[in-house]
Amino acid sequence: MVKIKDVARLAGVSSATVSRVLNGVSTVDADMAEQVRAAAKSLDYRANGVARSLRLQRTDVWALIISDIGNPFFTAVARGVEDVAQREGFSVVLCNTDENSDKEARYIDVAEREQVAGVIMSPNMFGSDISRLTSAGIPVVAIDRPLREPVDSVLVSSGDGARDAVLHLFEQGWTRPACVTGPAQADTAEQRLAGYREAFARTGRRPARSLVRHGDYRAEAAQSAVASLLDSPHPPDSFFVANSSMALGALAEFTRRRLVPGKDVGLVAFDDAPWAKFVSPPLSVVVQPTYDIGVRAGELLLERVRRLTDAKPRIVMLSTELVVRESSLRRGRRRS
Amino acid sequence: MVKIKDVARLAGVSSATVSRVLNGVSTVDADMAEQVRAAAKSLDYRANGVARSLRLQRTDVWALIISDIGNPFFTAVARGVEDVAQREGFSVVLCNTDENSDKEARYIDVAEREQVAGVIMSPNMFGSDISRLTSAGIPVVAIDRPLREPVDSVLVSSGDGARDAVLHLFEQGWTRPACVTGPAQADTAEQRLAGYREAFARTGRRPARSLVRHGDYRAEAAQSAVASLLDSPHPPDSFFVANSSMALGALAEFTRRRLVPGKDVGLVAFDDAPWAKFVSPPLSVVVQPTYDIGVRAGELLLERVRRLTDAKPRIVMLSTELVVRESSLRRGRRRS
DNA sequence: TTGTACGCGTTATCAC
DNA sequence: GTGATAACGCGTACAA
Repeated sequence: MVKIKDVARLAGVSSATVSRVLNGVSTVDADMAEQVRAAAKSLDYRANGVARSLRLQRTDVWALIISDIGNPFFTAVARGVEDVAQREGFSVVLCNTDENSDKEARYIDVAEREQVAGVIMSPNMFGSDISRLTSAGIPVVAIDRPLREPVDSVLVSSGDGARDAVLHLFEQGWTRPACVTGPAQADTAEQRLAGYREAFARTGRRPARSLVRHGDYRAEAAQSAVASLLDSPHPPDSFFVANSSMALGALAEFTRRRLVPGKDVGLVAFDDAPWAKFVSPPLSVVVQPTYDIGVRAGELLLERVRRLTDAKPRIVMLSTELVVRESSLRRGRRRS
Repeated sequence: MVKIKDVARLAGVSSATVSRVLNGVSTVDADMAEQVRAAAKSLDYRANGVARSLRLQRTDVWALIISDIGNPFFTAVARGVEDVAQREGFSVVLCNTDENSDKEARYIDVAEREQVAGVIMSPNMFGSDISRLTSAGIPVVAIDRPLREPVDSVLVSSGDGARDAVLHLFEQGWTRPACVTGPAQADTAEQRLAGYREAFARTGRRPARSLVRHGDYRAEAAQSAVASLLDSPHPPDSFFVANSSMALGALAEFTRRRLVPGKDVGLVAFDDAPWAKFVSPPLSVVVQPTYDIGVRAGELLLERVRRLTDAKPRIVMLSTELVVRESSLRRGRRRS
């Protein structure tokens, strides 16, 4: 490893001068500066980030702790975060907790020990403990779900999105939409359920409790929920499912029963997915502004990291958009 | 921030003793050790990782640099890597390059500056420059694609997988399978194409050049490739596509033309995906041992990080498995 | 067994 | 404008 002293020796100056030149602080004699740059280049010198962090008591890296790396939602968010971080000279490292509190705790630990400049995280279902971070003075921004402690957050009004989706189902002429949502512990799942109920209220209907199912946000759970709903005495004629994985489960069950979405049954899902517009029929979805969530979270974090503000925790609330494709439509039987 | 000295003062010992107790080295008086642990706990002390790294000249973190975080293949690999890392006391941070050489270079830079213990990476299409890492003595393991420089690698015999998939198409009675593969620069794309050709050779056929298309591994490219193939004078009757995103494009085009996979047209895709078994009909795929790739890569890296071996670069070659679902079958027209 | 003191590589302060 | 030097927090060789 080549150190700053090596560069200094080669350039015939002190290490202090090398540091000044390379960091562009203070004024340095132009010729000398050139010498230093040449020496650094020829030795292929790179400052040791660890030593630098120790001295500066800070880092240029952000940690992005997310609860499910396989979820397209988070990968899109990650791109947004990365773009603002990079633009501002920070690097972001991803940490995947798989919705597991232990893993999450470990990563929070790492973030603290490694003195990251800031953390953006999607809390896990059971409520995350970020006290280590806050007491270490590391700014935190929450996304997707709120944190118990008040911190900057970027949230989505998913209740409204769910409501609009179900209203759309009603407008299409479906009369008994069911709701297949996530675990009762998950804040997002409850919000989407609330939106579903609000659609009933708005249209003067009484939501039947028997039309609601909770699952674990995965395809298999949704499939059996849909099956049980369909087998019930008074089955639904359409479905609102709370995320895209669950939509897959619903689709599978429809296929098994030879039910054609957009004709025999209605379907709207929360969350878009790369495959959603390619399946047959294309899936109607409530899309979240994923990339933008990442950007906004990055911007909030940036202000804290730079100590540009000490305002009390801010909440950015973003809206969803209903994208009607075909699965939610209600058409006469197609001729085959 | 509470430092080791604070703990020492509270416990009434020197900081050296605190360090010894907390790291479990040397022998320390039992009572004293207990004092120290109590003090550390009451102060909620955590060693400063940056200072520790500087002193030790090493870190406990691995960098996993992947070329596309949205690709389920990599997320599964990541889980494998994480599991062995965690078991061995390392943390892994993910870095997403989006197949972009600049981003990749930046992350390699970060990995070097932050002195990560080791790096596992999927090289980008154009050949990655890891010289910074190797010259800094940081072990590197390549996955998915080989690196120019000889390093430990975990690869998949995707040529064989492709060959078997196309042979399966022949066995089903399809006679003119087309190949929609990735960019010519991508090693994996070329291998899969070679496997496709080998299937023709094995069965004594002559592969028609006109049945091959290159794309960028994304759905849209595949869709137009499939369209142009279908519109050609002597169209194919089935398709082998080189990854799961491309399968989506193919599926979309089939739907547009009211072609039913598994009946009117055959389809096999390289790579599994969460949605593959839920679409209609379920997609036949060549699955890669994704999780295992991660585990093996982790194990190779571990040996280097621990300096357990200085053997010359090793290559682990893993096999694919053909999972026949329905899209590749050739059945008589179903009655509707 | 325990404490003192040094060094890891860098940047900032203070003289010059 | 430039150089010597202290300090960041930790682990360990060495002395006691």
